[in-house]
Amino acid sequence: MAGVRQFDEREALSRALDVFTDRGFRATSMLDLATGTGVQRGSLYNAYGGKEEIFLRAFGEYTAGFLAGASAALDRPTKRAALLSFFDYCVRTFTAGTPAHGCLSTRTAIEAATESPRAESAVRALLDELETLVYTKLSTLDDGVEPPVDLHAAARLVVSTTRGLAVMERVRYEPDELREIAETLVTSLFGR
Amino acid sequence: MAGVRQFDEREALSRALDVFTDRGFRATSMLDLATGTGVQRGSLYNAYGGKEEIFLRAFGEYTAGFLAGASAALDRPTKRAALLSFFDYCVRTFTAGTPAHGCLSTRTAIEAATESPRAESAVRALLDELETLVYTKLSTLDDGVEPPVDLHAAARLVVSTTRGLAVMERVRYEPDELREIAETLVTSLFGR
DNA sequence: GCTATCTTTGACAGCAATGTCAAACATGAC
DNA sequence: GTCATGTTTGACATTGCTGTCAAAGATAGC
Repeated sequence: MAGVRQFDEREALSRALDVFTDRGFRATSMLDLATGTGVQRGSLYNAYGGKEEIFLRAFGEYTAGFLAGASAALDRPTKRAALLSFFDYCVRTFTAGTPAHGCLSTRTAIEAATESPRAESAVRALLDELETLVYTKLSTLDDGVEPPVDLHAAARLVVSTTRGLAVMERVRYEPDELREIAETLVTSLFGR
Repeated sequence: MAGVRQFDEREALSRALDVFTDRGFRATSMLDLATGTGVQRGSLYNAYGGKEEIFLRAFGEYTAGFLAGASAALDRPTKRAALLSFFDYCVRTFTAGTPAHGCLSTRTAIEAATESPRAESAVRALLDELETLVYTKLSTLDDGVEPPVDLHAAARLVVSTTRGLAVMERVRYEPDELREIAETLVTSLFGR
């Protein structure tokens, strides 16, 4: 097999993810990706076809990392503690960077959904997996605290709330305010 | 005063709002606005300066309309009924159109926040007013049902949840699913 | 009617991005 | 070392949009 790729794909996709995280799907151009990865535009076209494909690959890594982090955060002895830790993880994730870069999946849901069905599906898949993850963790924790609603519904509401927080963050709600909103939800679901 | 504007400003801004609602802030070009309003690009530049200014004016009308609708929807005899009606109004609002156009303020928060501080402030102002509206209505309703959290916090969580629903809608959650998420929240806050 | 004033119109130059391609290049297989 | 194969590179044509402007047009006040 001669004629071999000259750049490190893992490295390049990781850098590409940084660019997308920073600028969002729509605002990043192939030139941005070329600059960010150190790979020429033509090479990127040759290797991946275009922006959407690069995004989907980079987003795959994002998904894996986010779910792993969320899972770790949920590892707490009570439902309340697990959810507070989970929300704290979310808030820290999307207020990282200066200026804060926001939540990539939420930005993608809004920006890319209409113009890229594949990106839409990728985000939807992430949310579905996240809901399953939250539900599984909650149903595992037997701390005697029962919510006033079905646990599946509670998990979905939790996921939905992460999206709400991501939007609020974009209009200058502070991290502490976001955590407070989350705590309000957790208290409503599982008490104090 | 000679040299007078040839087009109906109210009509034009209303049409412009339709365009923004349909395509979102970022994706609408001045040409889109010219086509949508029937006013030439040059005239729009002359009258308003550019896209941001047109958006802000159109968004003002959106804000007024949305708050009026929300207020009407909240006019129910119990907290639970008021909130369910409110969320139903939200869901109907942003699943309108074919294909559904989503929630303009949420799309703007994500799309425009970084590139237009004024748009960001406009969205933030809308959310603040909405929170006040919800809080006021809830605190007025004396149906004997008390939430397990502070009412101000509850109102903010409600507003945040509308944002969450708006994001979920973008990745193909159906109207009924969105209403179900909302109901889960309402039940958590005020019981069945 | 005339005029001053503002608006409308179509055209223009500029910019940023896209997607493609031929030529130059690197490398594994033999 | 040669070759076949896929990659890299810089250039190119194209597109869509922006912002501006001079000339033409409309209208209120006189």
